[in-house]
Amino acid sequence: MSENNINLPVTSFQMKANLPSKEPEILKLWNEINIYKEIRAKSVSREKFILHDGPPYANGHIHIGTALNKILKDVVVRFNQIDGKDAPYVPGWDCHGLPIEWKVEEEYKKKGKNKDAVPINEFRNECRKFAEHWIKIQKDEFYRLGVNADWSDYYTTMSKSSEAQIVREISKFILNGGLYRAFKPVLWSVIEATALADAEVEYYDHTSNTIYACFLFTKGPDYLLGSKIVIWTTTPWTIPCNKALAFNSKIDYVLLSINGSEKIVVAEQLISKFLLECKIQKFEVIKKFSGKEFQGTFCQHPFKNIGYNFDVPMLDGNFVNLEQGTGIVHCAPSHGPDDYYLCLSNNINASNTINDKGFYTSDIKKFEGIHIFKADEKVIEELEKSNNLLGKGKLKHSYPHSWRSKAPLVHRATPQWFISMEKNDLRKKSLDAIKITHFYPKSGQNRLRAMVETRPDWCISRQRVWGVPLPIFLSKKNEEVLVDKEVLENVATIFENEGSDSWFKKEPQEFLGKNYNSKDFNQIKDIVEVWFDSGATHSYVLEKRKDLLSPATLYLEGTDQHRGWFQSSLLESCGTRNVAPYNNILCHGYVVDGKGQKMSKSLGNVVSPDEVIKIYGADILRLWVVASDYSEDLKIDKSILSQHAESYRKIRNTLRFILGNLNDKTKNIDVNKIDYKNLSSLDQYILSQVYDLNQKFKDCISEYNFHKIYVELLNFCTVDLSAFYFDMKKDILYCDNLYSARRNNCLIVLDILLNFLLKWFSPILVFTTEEIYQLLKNKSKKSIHLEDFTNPPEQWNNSNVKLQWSKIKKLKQVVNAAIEEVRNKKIIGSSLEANLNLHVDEEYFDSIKNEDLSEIFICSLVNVEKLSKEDDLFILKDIKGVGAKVLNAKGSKCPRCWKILETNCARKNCGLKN
RNA sequence: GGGCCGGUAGCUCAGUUGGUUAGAGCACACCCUUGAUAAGGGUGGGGUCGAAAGUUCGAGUCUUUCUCGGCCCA
Repeated sequence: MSENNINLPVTSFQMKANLPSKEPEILKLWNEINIYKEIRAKSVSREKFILHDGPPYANGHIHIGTALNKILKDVVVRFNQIDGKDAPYVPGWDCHGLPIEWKVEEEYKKKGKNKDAVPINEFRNECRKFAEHWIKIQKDEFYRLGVNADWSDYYTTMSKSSEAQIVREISKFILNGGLYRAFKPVLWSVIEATALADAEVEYYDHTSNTIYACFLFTKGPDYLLGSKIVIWTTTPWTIPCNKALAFNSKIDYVLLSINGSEKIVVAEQLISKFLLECKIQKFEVIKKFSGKEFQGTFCQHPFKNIGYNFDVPMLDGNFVNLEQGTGIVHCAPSHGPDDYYLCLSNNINASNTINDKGFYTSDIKKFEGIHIFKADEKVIEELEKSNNLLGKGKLKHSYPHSWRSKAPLVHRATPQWFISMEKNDLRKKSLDAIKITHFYPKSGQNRLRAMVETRPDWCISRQRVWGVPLPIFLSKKNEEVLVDKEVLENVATIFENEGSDSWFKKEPQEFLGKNYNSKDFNQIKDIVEVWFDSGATHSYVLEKRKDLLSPATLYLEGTDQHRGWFQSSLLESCGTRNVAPYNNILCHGYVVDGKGQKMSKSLGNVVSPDEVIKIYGADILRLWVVASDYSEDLKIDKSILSQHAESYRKIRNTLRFILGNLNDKTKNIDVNKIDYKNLSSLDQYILSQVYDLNQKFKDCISEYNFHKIYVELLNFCTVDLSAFYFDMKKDILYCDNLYSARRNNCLIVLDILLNFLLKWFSPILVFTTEEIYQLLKNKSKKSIHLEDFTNPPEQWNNSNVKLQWSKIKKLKQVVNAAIEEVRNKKIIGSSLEANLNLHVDEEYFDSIKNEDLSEIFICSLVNVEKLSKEDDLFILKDIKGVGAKVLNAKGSKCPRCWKILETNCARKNCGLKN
């Protein structure tokens, strides 16, 4: 017998994947057949599954986190699509905002150009071009990941229709009274008279005046009355703007007697430093007490004698620490974010204390018209006069400066536009919406709720140029906002046709129409912050597109979006439509390095998607996504990737074995028409596993648990197929006559397995499954991704074979161990060199009485007896009722099936005649 | 500093309402095979479940504290 006569696997599916070079070819194919449109066309009447794509920011190459997000979205969409839904995927980009503005300005800077000298719409046009440039690049990068989306018809936040709708959404808040104006501190340069963003700040050393100032207790525990609390500050000029004092209830304070009669309060731990700096030698501790005692106390403003005739409350602020000062912080809500938020939550508002050049306004008595940079001395003088100055000095410290003028910055309260959380019950509506939203993982619900419960009103204005203008006109007469539906819609219509550049180009009268005179109004030039843009995508993407619906089935983003898009979308939608724009939220973790540390250039632990694709291919990156528990942070590094690449090879070889035996042909078997009863129990058992997996996967899909699907599939391939089913069936596949019934039955099972495996893997290994599908002869569709899941017949759910084969698996365990023992003594090598005597109890006997035992145990001869005594048998402690004895097979080796027999080989086509 | 989440074998992950000696797969070691062959099979080693204390007859699982890491906020 020559080898030519046995049926070895033949396939054109190569063992080595070569994904980096093969994947682009497959992308070309999908492009040629326009796979996205094909899928849409076949799904018209199906139930919709709407994943709404949160727009990434268009200002650079994608990183591993964006890749994770897009891959996961693609996997979700594909699983739902192949499971019978219509799952469109419309990608989008976030385009407005400071980071782009900043980069364009940096380019100007390099060329020695000044942004302020550039006409505003010219600058905005540069920003638009910048965003377009990166959208194009990111689109290609996402496409390379195998993400199947509507790449030819994506959305952007900067399109005319988006900008128009954003204006309409803001208009709704203007019309329902949800939008109001208030003061809030921002970083400000008084030299340039402009607000600055964090990114525009540079830190240099700066020498500040420092003072220790006193506030007299007016209300509180008896022992404090008459004494003074001491604060320390590096900005004496903010004292006239003082509205409160902050303490920390976790710090201990002391009441001191100094210079004989005076009584003051400072933090216990800071006594010595304070006394030293204020040059106080004589002191006595009268009382020590907890900061909690300050709850409800009030102090007199130190400038009472010059008209500041009011008390300021002491507030518990956890930002107060013992690093410097006295453990008490003076709060000017108009001049510091900490101060602002603490005061805000105690109903103390910021106000217009200084103008844009840095002069005190009329709100600040006795100081009006003085420049803040020259005010320290006057403040110190007044404190001395009122006997409220304990010490003064200088401090050289790191201080924010403007990146352009290099001038020191201050926090200045400026008019901003807010969406109220209370007006129209926005907070309550949002919390109610959170209650009925499903979160994966569940903890997201608590997190979002906690944030919405405590968040301040939403500040949506920015003093910037690259964004959608706030469509607001202020009456010159009374500073009232013009609330007129027609005007607002007119603005939106003009934006729809001409884009929002028109706000800066057209005469205000064109927006106001005939009913108002532009001379009576100031046109606001603020733009809306980008979170409003993206928070409103449901209104101009989900609601406007015919292929989508609102609310979406699912929003899927990283855990940082609880503060971001999950929340801005919720507020925008609840504020305008009373419901959330989503029914489900799936949230994934962050990508960290192999040790769980965040990625950073300085640590050198950054993994880029580009790099992974070049070395392994996108399918491996996709495998990494589903192999990780994405509800938590995902670890990635070289060794983790190479491990997943190993798993991929195992999967690839499992599929390759099937293809080889099928000779790359599928019969597109109708699972309801197979001759089930005539299959071997092993074949039936494998089909029962297919049935079980299919059941499990249905649940996994509805719970977005694709990780579990992957783990089950990998185990199925390695444990149940490669090491079990294939190993046992190789003899039949290779050595049986081509037309033997049992071989044909096995081929039917292999064909079915290929079919199910390709479909199950297709949302994950989008390229590899397509590679296989394309080389199949008799394939029924143009692409694997046009297929749908097959429902296995109920018949396959066969509990008898499951029970039977669970027992046989235990028998195999005993036999394998027994063979291994003999093998280690060098008595046999291959298991076919063994004859097996198996002694089993009734229970096990029933499971194998009708089976071909040499097939199951891959031995030459198997003899079964009922178990009587276990004396010289090999046994495993954990498996009772089974004993085995392995003997060296005697006789000659059949040249075809390699069994060693003393008789003729039972197979007709075998050559062995003893 | 605050809110939320997490730490189970070298790696990726399971671990039901607390209940026998904590499980898979990969990797590793050894052996077999050379008819899935830059493949395949078998066997095996490896874990104070981040640390400590507590509740309990019994804790990976519940409570507290600490520690490390992540996201957000300050």
